[in-house]
Amino acid sequence: MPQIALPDGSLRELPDHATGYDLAASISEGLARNALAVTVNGEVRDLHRPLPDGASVSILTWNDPLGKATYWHSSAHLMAEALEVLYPGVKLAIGPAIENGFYYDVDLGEGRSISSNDFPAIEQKMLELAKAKSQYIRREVPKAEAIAYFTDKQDPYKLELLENLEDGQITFYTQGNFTDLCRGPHIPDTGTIKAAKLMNVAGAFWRGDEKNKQLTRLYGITFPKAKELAEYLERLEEAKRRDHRKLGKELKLFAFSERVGAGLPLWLPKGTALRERLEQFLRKAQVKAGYQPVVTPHIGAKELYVTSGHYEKYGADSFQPIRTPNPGEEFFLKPMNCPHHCEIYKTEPRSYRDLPVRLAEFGTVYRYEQSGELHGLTRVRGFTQDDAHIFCRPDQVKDEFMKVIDIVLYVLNALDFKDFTAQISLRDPENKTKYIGTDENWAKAEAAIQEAAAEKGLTTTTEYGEAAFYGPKLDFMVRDAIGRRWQLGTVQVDYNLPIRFGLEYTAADNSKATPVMIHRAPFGSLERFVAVLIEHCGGNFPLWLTPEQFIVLPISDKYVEYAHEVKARLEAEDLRGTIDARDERIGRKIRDGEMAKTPYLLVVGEKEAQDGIVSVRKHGEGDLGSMPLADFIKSVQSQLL
RNA sequence: GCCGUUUUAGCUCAGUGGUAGAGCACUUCCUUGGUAAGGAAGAGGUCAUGGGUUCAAAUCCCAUAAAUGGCUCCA
Repeated sequence: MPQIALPDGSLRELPDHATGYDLAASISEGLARNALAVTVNGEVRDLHRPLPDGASVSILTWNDPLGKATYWHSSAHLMAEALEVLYPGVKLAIGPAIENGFYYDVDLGEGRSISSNDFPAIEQKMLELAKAKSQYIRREVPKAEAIAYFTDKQDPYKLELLENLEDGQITFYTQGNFTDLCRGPHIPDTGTIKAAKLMNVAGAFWRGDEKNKQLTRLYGITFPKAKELAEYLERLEEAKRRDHRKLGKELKLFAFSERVGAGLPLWLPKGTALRERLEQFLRKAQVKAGYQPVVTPHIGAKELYVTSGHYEKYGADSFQPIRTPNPGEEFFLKPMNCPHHCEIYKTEPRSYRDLPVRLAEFGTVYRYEQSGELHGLTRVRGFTQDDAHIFCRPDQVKDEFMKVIDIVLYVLNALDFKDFTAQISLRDPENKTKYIGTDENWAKAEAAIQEAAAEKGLTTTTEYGEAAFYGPKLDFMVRDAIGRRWQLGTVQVDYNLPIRFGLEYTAADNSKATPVMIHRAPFGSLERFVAVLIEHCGGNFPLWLTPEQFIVLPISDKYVEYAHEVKARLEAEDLRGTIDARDERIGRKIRDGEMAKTPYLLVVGEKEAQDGIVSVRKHGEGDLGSMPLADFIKSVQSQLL
């Protein structure tokens, strides 16, 4: 009689060989119906495998992230089955579940391709196959048999995957007429897959290596109910409406010009207003936190980057040097500000008493990103970092790190970013040659980050191999409207650059010591931050940040004069806005003002001019009625505090 | 950089191997109005760029550029 522990701590006795399904059925009929898989001691397993005695088990349904992942993984198999029917001879590579749905990488063979026009047929075939309620049957297979199977099927990708697997680890899953090499687990049967949609088709390299053959990657998503698919598609539509590229154009924030060059944004007046307000906001916080603003040029001599090591690492793949009439003289557009700041540090001898030195600069940098990588304002070739470098003693690293985390949290909080995660990026322990610096320094830096993050109570994930080549880092990731995760704020420890630049300070015992450098940028870059902010608030910026806080709308040209009076009064109170003096009816002016997402529309006509009042309309709330101008000012100012 | 898709008026987009279209925006005129589009007229286009096929190309083919969805990358 196996005894099973449930998540709530309770114990349950089940008959011998009882499965996850039996467990679910012993709890309730509904749970048995909805169960997709189980976790056994934390490991996801098929619902119909016997449970080991003493295991702690939780039952996964569609509402569990792991349940969804299992469901979508099984859906990938279903799509593969459909593809084998519709495209005989198709070769299958890998097909995992992803955050929203799943994909399968396939090799259709020479001369065949799939376009979105083909999706409906595939979706239909999937649903047709799903209706058969085929069970996903797990079978352990000896390696020799597995090799024979895929040799017979002429599937080179599966054979390659098999090379790394040993007897005892190889399992096949079969549903209907489809068998795949797969670790599993899977849902019980295809019957729960009621809605299927192929989302898009893209190229992907076999095993992610661009030297390998490019496969066709088909993205899809499935749901247990058609309604959920409809809701999902609606969410995607909403995301499109919030896309910063669309809103940036509509709200006249920024633009691109082919003539200027790909990935080089032009900030329009309104976008600039927004951006400068963000800069002021952070500048103020930084001065309070002991940062000293500095300014450095946009270019630097080649030698600067040879010293920093960036020339060797990125020189060939970036913007090429600027030459001068002087033979052999070369300058580079600066791809980062740190080397310049190192030189500022070196302008005077530093004592341990002077540290930390915190140099801050909104520094515009240029990086030649791959053309296929450019994306709106989130990935550009010229951008401004809210950069600062902290030079400190080794014993100050953790403390400084925590202070930086405070600033980042202050920024995210001020802009109402709640859904962020902190990612600690460490060195790939398997491949240390990618990085520069000693093992000892890496270990110290990695420990400092982890401790500081832990003491600040951050929820973190840790990624190995994601560190910068000179040091580990802590990145703050925020989701955009379409659910993509973007890195915004970043904090990076660097034990390397100070050595390369020969930075030093005089320690208490009069010896020379090397300072530690911390790179940090709470926004990351103004460009990316504004992009994510646009999507985050759907273009409805906080009042303190929005380019135009009000528009005064005179009912007719008779009241334009009063409109100017109102505007002057508001500007005297540091509020900003314009007058819509067009020869249009009030309904039209309101419509345009609302579409521009202006927070306050102030309608003024005969009544208002007579009594010195304004009729206030608030974006998203509608007409608030009229009030004395002084009251309006007070109410707005109370929101700005 | 690689694979797919796209590129027509300032914007959003129709369109066909045979002389270029709409709505909005813009200009002018009428209208002086009260909480999400008042009316009329006008102007505006190397159909991304360069080649090719064709009697004829914005349309078909090739190359390039940019945008876009992915992949790889991201100091």
